[in-house]
Amino acid sequence: MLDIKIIREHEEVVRQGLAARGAPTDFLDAVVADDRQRRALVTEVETLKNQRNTVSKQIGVLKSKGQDTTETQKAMREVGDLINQKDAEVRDLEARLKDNLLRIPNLPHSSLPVGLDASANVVVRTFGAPRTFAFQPKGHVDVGERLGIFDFARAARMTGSGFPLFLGMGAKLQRALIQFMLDLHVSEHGYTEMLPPFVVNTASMIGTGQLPKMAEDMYHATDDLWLIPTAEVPVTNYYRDDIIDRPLPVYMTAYTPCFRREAGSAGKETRGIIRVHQFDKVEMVKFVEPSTSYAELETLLANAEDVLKRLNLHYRVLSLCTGDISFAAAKCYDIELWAPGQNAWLEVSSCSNFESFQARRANIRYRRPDGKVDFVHTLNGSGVALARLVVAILENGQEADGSVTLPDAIVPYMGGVRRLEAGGVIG
RNA sequence: GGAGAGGUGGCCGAGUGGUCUAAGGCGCAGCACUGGAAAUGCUGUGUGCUCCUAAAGGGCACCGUGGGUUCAAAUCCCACCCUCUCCGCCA
Repeated sequence: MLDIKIIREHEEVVRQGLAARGAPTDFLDAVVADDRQRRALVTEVETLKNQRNTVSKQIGVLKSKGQDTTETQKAMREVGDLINQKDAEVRDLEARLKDNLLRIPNLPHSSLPVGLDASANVVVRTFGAPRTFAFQPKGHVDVGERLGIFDFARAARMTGSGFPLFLGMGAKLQRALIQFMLDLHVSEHGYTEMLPPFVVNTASMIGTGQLPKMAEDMYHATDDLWLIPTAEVPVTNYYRDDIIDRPLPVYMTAYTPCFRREAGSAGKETRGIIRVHQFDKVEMVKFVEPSTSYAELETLLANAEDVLKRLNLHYRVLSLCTGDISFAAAKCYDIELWAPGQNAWLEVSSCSNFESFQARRANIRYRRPDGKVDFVHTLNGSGVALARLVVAILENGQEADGSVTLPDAIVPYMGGVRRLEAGGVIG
């Protein structure tokens, strides 16, 4: 959520930011008009309340002296009716104002490449090189099916398409990767591990920016609970409506499954586990002092990259352009893994600085050295998303005989297993 | 799921319709005292909105949340949420 004061005082800057994103300005137009009207109305109703408060006190004093106050009370009843009427108007206006404000995206940071779609994204750096194959590399579905580590058909029967099921060494690989990533972030990158609820309430979904705009992409359960699309939601909302009682920065990491309806992307990448309704992810979240958030974004990105470096996977880092960053982000880097079987780059991490956008929505504050409270800056990054990481491991590690050689870093977490083979393993 | 108790400022805690402008304590900050400290004393100490060119200063709202009654609500009424205790069910 943008600061209404910024909108009021620097409307042109806000308009330029939205234009750079290619975002519509109708919500902004409505907010500007409603804000002006609201302030006029508030002034009016507060004058009336002041009058009522003053006179009510006088009535109390007069009554204690035994005087009759019938006439005054009658007059105040009329003032009260007027107040109720105007208060209702203010409430309606504020509800509409808030709803529109919640639909305005964050403003892009000045360092972003300018452009309206992914073609304007800039490659910041590349790690490693694509492996050369002496044979035609297969896609992860073929590799995995031969190894017997997936069973998508039965998963579709029990649930529906897009819900992956891992079996045997496939399940173990998922578990090993989760453990490997959590250990790395906790032991070497200074994060505190959290295991949060996997469903959250509506207020939390508004806090991180999924609602109200992206309701269609979310799974909505009974009791008005939502399945989380990312651990970002519960972890960031850990401090919703709080003044953080620990010294900043605060680093948190969490493994959770993630649930996404992927509404509107039917037909895209339906085969395998590249685009699914449920996947596992280790997420990193930071709560930081505003002046440090861009430096913190760089280290957050480095923490995510470290996962891939240790797995010795070929990847590249993109700085997303003004038109391609997500709703709540001011700046965002994507990390993409090379998948030879797809002959394509796969996004496995998105590292974003939200500045005070989420903190303002979720009311997350800290105490400054001067004693004043202020909104923190929040950041998060995938560290990293699992289904696609598995795709890259399978496709990059595949051998001509159909077996898959695992990255060295994961071997201890696999109980010493170095290679996945159909019908067995080689230690 | 059932019964009961409770939710008040950074924290503890008083307050059952009218100077509540929320007592008192703790904590915190400043000052005084001191060679320095402790102890003690004094003073101050919330958030949001709004008016004002700004500052200074006014005003409004906030006692779990949302409604209602009343000239007037922390206080009365209704609904909901959460916490605790006991019972039931349960991995």
